[in-house]
Order: sequence, then C-alpha cells, then structure tokens
Amino acid sequence: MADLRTEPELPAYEQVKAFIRARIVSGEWKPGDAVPSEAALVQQFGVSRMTANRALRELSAEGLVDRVQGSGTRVAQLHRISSRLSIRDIHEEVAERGHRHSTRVLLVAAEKAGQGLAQSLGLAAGARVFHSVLVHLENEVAIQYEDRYVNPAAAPDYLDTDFSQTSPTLHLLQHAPLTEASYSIEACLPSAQEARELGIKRSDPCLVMVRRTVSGAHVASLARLVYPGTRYSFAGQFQA
Amino acid sequence: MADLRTEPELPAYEQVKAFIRARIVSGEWKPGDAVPSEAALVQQFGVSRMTANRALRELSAEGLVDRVQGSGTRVAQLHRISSRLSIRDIHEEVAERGHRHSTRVLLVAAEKAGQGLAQSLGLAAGARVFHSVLVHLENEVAIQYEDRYVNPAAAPDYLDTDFSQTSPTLHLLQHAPLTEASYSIEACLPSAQEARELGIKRSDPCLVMVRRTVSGAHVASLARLVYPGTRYSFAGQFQA
DNA sequence: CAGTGGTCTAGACCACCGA
DNA sequence: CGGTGGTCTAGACCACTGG
Repeated sequence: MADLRTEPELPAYEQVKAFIRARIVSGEWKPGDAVPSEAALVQQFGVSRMTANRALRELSAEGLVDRVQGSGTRVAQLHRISSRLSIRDIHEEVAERGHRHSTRVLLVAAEKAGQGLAQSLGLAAGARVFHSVLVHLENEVAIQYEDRYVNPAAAPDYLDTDFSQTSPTLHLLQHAPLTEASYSIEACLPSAQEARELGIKRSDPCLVMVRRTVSGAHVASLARLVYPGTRYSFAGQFQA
Repeated sequence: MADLRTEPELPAYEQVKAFIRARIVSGEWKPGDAVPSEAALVQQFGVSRMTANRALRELSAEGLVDRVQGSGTRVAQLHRISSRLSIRDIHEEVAERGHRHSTRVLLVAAEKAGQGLAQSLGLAAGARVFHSVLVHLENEVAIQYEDRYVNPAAAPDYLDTDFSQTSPTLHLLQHAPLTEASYSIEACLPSAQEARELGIKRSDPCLVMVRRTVSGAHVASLARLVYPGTRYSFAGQFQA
C-alpha cells in the first residue's frame, strides 16, 4: 500500500495518479518502463477497476504515459511538455497586467476582396469584406498593429462597432463562436506605415503573427498582428 | 433520441460528446446556455450516468463547457481555443518534413558560471557548467543557432556526447526527464557571430526563443535559440 | 491462450446550489 | 428541499497483444 498522506481528502483516482506521477517525475520509472496494470492498481490501492482506469486514462491524456490495448501502459518516451498558446483578447491581457489599454482606430471600412484574400476567406473574388486597421496601446505605448479582414457572414455588424470601446478579437469571439484557427509567428521588419504607427524605426525587428480563424462553416477572419520586438514577447510555461 | 449516424461504431460517450459539441460549434447553443444534465442525457441516449458523466467531464476538460457542482453545466463563455506549443527535438522536426538535418558544432566545453547564469541555473557563482554552441542545418541551410548552458547535475556526460550524431535537446530529454519549462519568444537582430554562422545580414530580423528547462529538483538547461526570420516560423493549429 | 486496456451498466453516497 | 455534479463500486463483455 502506498503512502497517501497528501491531502486530508483526495479522490481515490487522484491518489493513484499522484503515486504514479511522483515515480515518473522523480526518474524512478524511466521512459519505456512498464507502469502497473489496472488490475495491479486495483490490488495495491483497493479501488475498483474503473477508478484505476480513470487514473491511467487521465495520465495518458496528460502525456505522461502511453497505453496500448492488449499490451500495457508504459512511461511515455519523450515528455513532450507543451504549453498552451491561446487566442486572447488583448484588452483583457493588458488589463490583467494592471495597465491601461487604449486603441487608435485607423480604418474601419468595407472593401472588395482581391484574388488572394477572397480565397483565404473562402469567398468569391470581388466579394465584400470588412477591413479594420488599428493600433493597440498599453499605457499609451503602441504594442500591436492590427490589420484585419473579416468575413461579413461571421460578423454582420462589424462596421458598426466602436473599436475604441471593444476590440475586434472580443467582438468576433462574442459573435462568431471560434471553432478552429491556425497561426504562424515570424520575425519581420515593419513596413513604413507600421513603423510610423508603432513609433519605431524601420530597422527595428518585429514579431508578426498571422492568424486565420474559423467559425462553424466559414472562415471568420484573417489578421496580421505586428508587435515591436523590443516591447513585446510571447511567453509561456510548460507543465508536466 | 438523437441521430447518431456518425460512424459505424463510435463509443457511446463519444456519441454524446459529438451531439453536444455539434450544437455548440454550430451556435445553436450559445455561451452561457445550459447543457442537458447528466440525468437528461441518461434519458435521451439510454446510457448509464457514468457514461453521460464521462462525456460532460471530457468536454469540460476541453474547455467547451463549464460545470458547477449543484448548479449545472453551461456552454463556456469564450472558447479559449488554444494550441500546444511543444518542446521538440529539431532533428525529428526536420526529418518529419522529409529533409536532411545536420549540425555544425562550434563549441562544447566546461566553463565557470558567471553571476547571472549561475543564478538562472540555481547554482553557486563560479560553479562548473557545460556550454555548447552549434548551428542546425536543414538541407545544408542554417535554420537555428543554438547557444546552451547545461547543469552538469542533469546530464553528467554532456561533454562526451557527439552532437553531430544527436542533438542537445534529445540528449537532455533522454537523460533528464522534463518536468517543467518556461520560454519566451521575441524578435531581435542577430549578433555579429550569429549573423555570420547563420549566413544572414546583421539587419535581418530573427526569432529568438529563450528556454529554461527543469528536471525534477534542478534546472537542467538554459538555451537561446536564434532562427532567421526569413527561413523559419512557428506555426500551429487550434482545435476546439 | 492469458493478460491487457476500452467500454459500459445499475446502482450508490456525498457535497453543493438554488429556490 | 430537489436537482445537480463528483465520486465510487462490482461486476460485465469485448478487442487487442503477446508468447
């Protein structure tokens, strides 16, 4: 029987998970080693098989173990620790740091989509699209230049929105439930206009995130987000 | 009874999940709306409560619904879609693209840690640390400049490793089970040496990832990874 | 073939929330 | 108080793996 003196009352499946996790992160059980079978855990801990199963299933979902039906459970090879990079509203993000967020609106208009843009948005060439360009400020310092095209079908009242009060991201999250997205992050030098609006030199490197969001059946939005490299970084934590 | 004609044989809990997920991503059920209770699902689908519970519990883990004991289950407010950014071995990454990976080793040595470095690694100032500098090539083109400090306690035989055969990341993953890590990504201009080794101009912007990895009790490694912005980008997918 | 995990059930007890 | 979710059990049948 294992020592379960962790918390006054911890669910049985959590105790089993803690027991196994401790042996993995301590290195006592190395990648590739077998983990006790469900039947063995039933014996050791005096729990039902469903409880042992839940413990192992959740550890598998967390990437700590690999399970193969008929074969067994083993400590996962590479602990591909991963972090969550999420789509967040920049207003919320700035507010969370205890800073003031404000917006400079440069453009909000309807346009005809060119060939490439229409294709990216899943529309016919020449279709009507919404276009917004704005600059986000944190404590009156520019931190993001946001150039965004929006599919009218996803947010019909996009043009009527006051983006000094709410952000495009928030508006879209609220009106077009996000189901899918893809992004890429690269390093670029800013265009003349981007540099001017961000208050940086054209030789100052920037992080550029290009993001395409999908809501249900149609592409909702295509955004190019430019961050001054000297004032912004994407940071994150990995946890096992 | 719902229409469950999705796949020939899909587990009951997956069918329940699919039923609910479909109504959420289609927008039929909006954020804040109540989701059928476990008891209701038991009725609708003719499954046991454990099965309905598993469906809702997993949807909750995926962030699609929020559950409150005693109150009920509701569609989650903002679908904080997020992607996993994982620590991968660059050799594996390049090989996966069907390209050749090779390495240019510039330095592998033991050094005395300065003040800041020692602190970052959780060692005393002046302690012995391992230092490696290498360039990773994809099809003979430089894509990453890797400058890394390693805690000897985490990988005692680091200096004896042939990094033209294996990579520091892989060596560390295999010898020091990863339990925690933090990173930041920013845009910078390369140093003179970085530019020279990467074969780019000093004015070409680069993505820089600084990564600190922890293995069990001690900090394992501190790495600075420089990617030419014109040749590399971090890309990812979000899924609901 | 025996052992493994994948799924499922029909109960059960409890803690919590809101009316 | 009734309804909710959180947990747990003691069985069960199945598909798959390996020797």
